[in-house]
Amino acid sequence: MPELPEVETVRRGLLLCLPGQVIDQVVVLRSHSIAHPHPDEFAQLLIGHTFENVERRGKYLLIKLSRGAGLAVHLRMSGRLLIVPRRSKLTKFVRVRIILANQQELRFEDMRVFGRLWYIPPGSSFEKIIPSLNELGKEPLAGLTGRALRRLFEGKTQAVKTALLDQRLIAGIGNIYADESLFAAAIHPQTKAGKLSLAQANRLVAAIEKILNKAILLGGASIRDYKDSRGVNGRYQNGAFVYGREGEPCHVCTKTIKRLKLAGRSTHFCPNCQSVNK
DNA sequence: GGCTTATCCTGGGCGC
DNA sequence: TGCGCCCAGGATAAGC
Repeated sequence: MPELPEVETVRRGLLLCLPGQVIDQVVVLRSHSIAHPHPDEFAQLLIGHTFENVERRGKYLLIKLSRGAGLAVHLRMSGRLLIVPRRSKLTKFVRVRIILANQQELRFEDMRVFGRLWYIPPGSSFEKIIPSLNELGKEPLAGLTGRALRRLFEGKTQAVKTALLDQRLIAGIGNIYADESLFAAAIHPQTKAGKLSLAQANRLVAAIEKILNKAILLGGASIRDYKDSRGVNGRYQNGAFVYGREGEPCHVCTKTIKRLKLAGRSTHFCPNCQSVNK
C-alpha cells in the first residue's frame, strides 16, 4: 500500500531515469485508470512531451513535462510505476504504457485498479485539474511540530488514528505508518485527537518523522503490493512493530498485539505499551 | 460542521 | 480441486 515513503521512493527512482526522455507512444489498457481527460485524449496529448522533473505532494506524484504540461499519478492501493524495457513481458495488471523514445517504457500496473492518472495541459496547473490537491494538509517531513499538530487536532473528538489518516490534516500518512507512529509514540489509537497533550503531540511528531525517514531509507514497505520503480520490494515491513502482527508478541513488552477497526480500517496496537487517553 | 459508514475493485487466503 | 465468502484499503460520497 503506497504511502508517503513508498511514493517518495518511486519519485527518487523515476528522477534517476525519466528527465530528458521523450514520450513516443501511449497505450491505455484500462480506461478507468485515466482520471483526466478522456483516455483517448490522454494518450494523444502525452505524445511528444519530454519529462522534466518528478515531485511529490502527499501521496500524489506530480511529473513535470515540457511546454508546461504535467502528468499526475496516484497509486492508491496497489499502483506501481515501473521503468522496463519496451519489449518486456506484459503482466495482466498493466493498465497504462507510456513508451519512451529510448526503447524503455514507463508502465503503470495496478492490480486493484483504484490508481489514477491525470494529464495536465499547458497553461493549466495540477491544482486546477485535481482540486483535492488544494485541500491537502501539512507535509509531515517539512518541519511539522507538536504544537502545530495540536492546532490541527484541536477540538477533534475522532480517534487520533483516524485523524492521522485524514489527508486534509497531514498529507501522506496511511494505515501502516499511522499504526507504527502511534506505537512508537506510546499513544493508544483510540485516544481522541483533540485530547492529545503537548508531550504526546511532540512524541507523535518525532515518531512520524523518524519512521517515515527510516521507511524511505529502506525503500518503503512491501506488505502487499508495493514495488519501487525498478520493481524491487521495500524492506520496512521487516521491522514493523505492530502493523500486520495481530496475535504476535510485542517486540518491547511481549504482550499480544491487538487489532481493532477504526473508521473502517484495521488498527494494530500493543494494549500494554500504548496507554489509553480518551 | 463533524464524524462514521458505504462504495469502488479485485486477488489472495481460508474453510468447506 | 473448486467454489464461495471475507478481507485488504485511499479517496470520496452519502448519511447520521
